[in-house]
Amino acid sequence: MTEQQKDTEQQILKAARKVFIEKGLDGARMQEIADEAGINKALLHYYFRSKYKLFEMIFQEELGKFFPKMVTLMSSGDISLEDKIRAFVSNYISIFISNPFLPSFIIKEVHRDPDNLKSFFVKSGLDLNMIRLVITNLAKQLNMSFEETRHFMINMISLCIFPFAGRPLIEKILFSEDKSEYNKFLEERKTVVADYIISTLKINSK
Amino acid sequence: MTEQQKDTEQQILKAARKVFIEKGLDGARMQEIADEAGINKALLHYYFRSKYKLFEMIFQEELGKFFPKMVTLMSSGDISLEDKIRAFVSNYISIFISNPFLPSFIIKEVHRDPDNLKSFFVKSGLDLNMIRLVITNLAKQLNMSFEETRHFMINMISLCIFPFAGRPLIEKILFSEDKSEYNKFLEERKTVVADYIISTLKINSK
DNA sequence: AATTTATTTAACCATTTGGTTAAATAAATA
DNA sequence: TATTTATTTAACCAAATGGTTAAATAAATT
Repeated sequence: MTEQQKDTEQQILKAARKVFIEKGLDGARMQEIADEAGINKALLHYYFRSKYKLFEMIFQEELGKFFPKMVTLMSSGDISLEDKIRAFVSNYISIFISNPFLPSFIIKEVHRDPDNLKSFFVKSGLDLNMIRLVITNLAKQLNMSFEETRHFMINMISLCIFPFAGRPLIEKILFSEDKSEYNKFLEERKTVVADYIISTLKINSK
Repeated sequence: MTEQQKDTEQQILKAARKVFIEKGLDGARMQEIADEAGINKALLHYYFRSKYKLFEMIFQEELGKFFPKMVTLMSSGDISLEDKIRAFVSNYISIFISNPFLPSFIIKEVHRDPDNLKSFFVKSGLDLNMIRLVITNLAKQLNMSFEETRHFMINMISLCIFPFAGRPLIEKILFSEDKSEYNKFLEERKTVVADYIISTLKINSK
């Protein structure tokens, strides 16, 4: 594969990423992807045989971003639990600040075809056993049951993700459509959410 | 309008609700709505002129469910703050247990066309000034700034909604696709989330 | 029974869309 | 320079889709 080809391929993937993430599989148009990539439809199909093939690549890629090294983070042993939580929340929110439409995209597509989901897990580097192990270990540290720890993890993730998934609504209702204020708000949440989570732990440990 | 007509109209709306909520505007097919309603496409268009007109009615209706009497609840003065929170969380989660795809539907459509959102607010019974007033009052009770209270409200809402929006993912990863266990989990959250929220308040008030 | 109204049938239309093809052209490589 | 490769052009195709129409039929109303 020549440099040129690599370049074009990357340009197509970049364009596809943008269009798919914004509009989803159903809403995306191959013509729009071609336009965005600065090429024509014929060449687009010359590189990627079908819309769905192209979509699969993007979805897999983005699913990988959605589940970052959180496993690594939450399981590494040499920092305090409090610092782990702060690092996790801050990194996770940072990912979404860089990829603001990632949450709504994943939610959309995961609901569109829930049955086909599992096949994407392995390919996007998701290890189910590892995740369960992390939760089990966390449960020990927190002196909680597995079930309680699961609530805990989902609480943490909810607090990180939802402000991105519901942004258009929240921004209009509670921020008077002020985008820069909303960005500030999202930035604040790196510490607000972490503080919040940690404060509940201190109560429980008493 | 005869009873017959009312009946058919309701049947169409019911079918449209189901299909639109599951597949969104882009993914829904008029033929599928007709089939679901047990009628044909001609009659469907005889009752509702276009796909978008029909969609608008459904979206507006569902947006109304998405913002329930939470304003009423959080502002009524004769119960303690703790009880208000418990009632709000429990009622809010109940709504989503009855309408499991409501969150993903709203998230999907709100991202598809954010600009057109505002025009739906009034029609679906949403009073922006009222909401801001509720937050201001809440802020006084919590002895917090408006900004902190906004975080607080969004935390509460995030914890209620996200487990529905992300269900296909969470269920597969953390619940081994066990639907009934997930339903139990959602039911549990009525108290888990409320406890969680209230526990953070107790710390803050010290 | 006559008439109006609701519903079906089924053909049809225009547009959009994913995808293909073959020839022309530009760019890189041997 | 000759040849291979990447890209464009533009016409084309088949299927899907939203929407229409007109006539037939069934059901309710007068």
